[in-house]
Amino acid sequence: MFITQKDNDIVISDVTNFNLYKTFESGQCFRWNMDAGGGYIGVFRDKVLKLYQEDNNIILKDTTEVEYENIWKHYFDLDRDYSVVDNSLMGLPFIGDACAYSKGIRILKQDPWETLISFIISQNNNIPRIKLIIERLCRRFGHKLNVKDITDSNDQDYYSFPAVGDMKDISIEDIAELKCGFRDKYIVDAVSKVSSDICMLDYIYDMDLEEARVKLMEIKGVGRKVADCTLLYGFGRMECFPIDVWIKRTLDKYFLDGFPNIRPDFLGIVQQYIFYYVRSNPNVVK
DNA sequence: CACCAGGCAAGCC
DNA sequence: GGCTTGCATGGT
Repeated sequence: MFITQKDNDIVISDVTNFNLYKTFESGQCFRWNMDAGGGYIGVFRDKVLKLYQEDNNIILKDTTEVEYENIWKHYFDLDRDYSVVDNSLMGLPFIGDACAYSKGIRILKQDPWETLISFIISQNNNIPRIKLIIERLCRRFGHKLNVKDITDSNDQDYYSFPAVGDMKDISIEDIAELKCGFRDKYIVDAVSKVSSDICMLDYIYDMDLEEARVKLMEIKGVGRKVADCTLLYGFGRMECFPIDVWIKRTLDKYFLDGFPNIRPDFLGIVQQYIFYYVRSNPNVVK
């Protein structure tokens, strides 16, 4: 893998284990959308990025090498060698199949606050509506972002995910406008708890896993599953293995005699491989 | 084909 | 058991 600047773009060449489609459609993120050309446009912090893939090359439009080094390399987890993970999984019953199918997914290093709110919204919900609610949240409470010359999206506005401070004065009525249903009070509680202790999320980095879970689960609407998703996708805690209905069906059908011993820091990736595999092939767990 | 009705969805309280 | 909303499904 090597990086070059070509005109205004950054090209990641000969990258292995990186499939844009699988990464963005594996259910870990909600703010990346495919454009007409098969590329993706999305927002991370205050950056709007358009990128696309040609075989083993990923092209990041209108990006500098400094931005790549400071932001995107980390966001796409490009310092990790996923082939080491894959090699350790191939040959395992079921997990090997999931790995072969899902190979190319990378765990995104997302913003902790955005991840927390997003997965509160995700509970008992479906992906198109989750994305809709988050988009409304960003348009209502985020701020409009500068977009430099993103082709065929000139009439489209992009908004940041609102920071805690952007939401600190919201009422339940404000959130109800997002039409997120019974989850409105959960969002209000998350804003209340995090804004009253603005370092709350920072402390979590230094906690052991169970302590971090308990801390997040103090927030209404955050149970074990939402906490684990927040820790995995938002805090990079790769040892988390969120168990949703799909993973549970898999465990109940294929792992009644127990789950194999897997390196703890590979568990988050294994979960993502299995999730994408069974969501894409529901018959496997029926 | 529309269109409609009722089921159901990345959990949690 | 109940919860908001709207997608996806299957029936007409």
